[in-house]
Amino acid sequence: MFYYSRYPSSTMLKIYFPDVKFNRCITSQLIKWFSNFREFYYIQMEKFARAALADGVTSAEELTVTRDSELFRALNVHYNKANDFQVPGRFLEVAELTLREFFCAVAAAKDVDPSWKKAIYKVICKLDSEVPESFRSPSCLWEITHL
DNA sequence: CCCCGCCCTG
DNA sequence: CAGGGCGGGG
Repeated sequence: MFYYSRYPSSTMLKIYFPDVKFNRCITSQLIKWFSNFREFYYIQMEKFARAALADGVTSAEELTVTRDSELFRALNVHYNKANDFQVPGRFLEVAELTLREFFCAVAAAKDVDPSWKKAIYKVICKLDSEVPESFRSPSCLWEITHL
């Protein structure tokens, strides 16, 4: 689901996990999961952006994210270990955009500001896509794929 | 107050 | 990932 939405609202989460009886703890736990997902995501982005800069890349346009990219593999082993489903192309676009945002920010030395990532977060949070209907209820999806 | 996102830590 | 703390927003 993270491949579609990096910032799902609590109501979204409840919609896509109908087989879960939510309470304060369960809800905040799921919220926490996505927060952790985002942290890993952004950390990878910053790491690869700085690496590109160190490697002499001068333009953000030189940076791309494909299914063959090291960055993509790093993310995929983290979110999609079993590699059991096709990552949407839109995610690659968002990832590439994020990578370039970090690259430009670091290249412009904006990272001197302690809160320089805030501006990037504000951009990325607007790039969420709609989650496919088939993602509702993991248990049902499991039945479909295993029967 | 509660909810939510981020930071930091383990 | 989970916990705890912090800050912003409703």
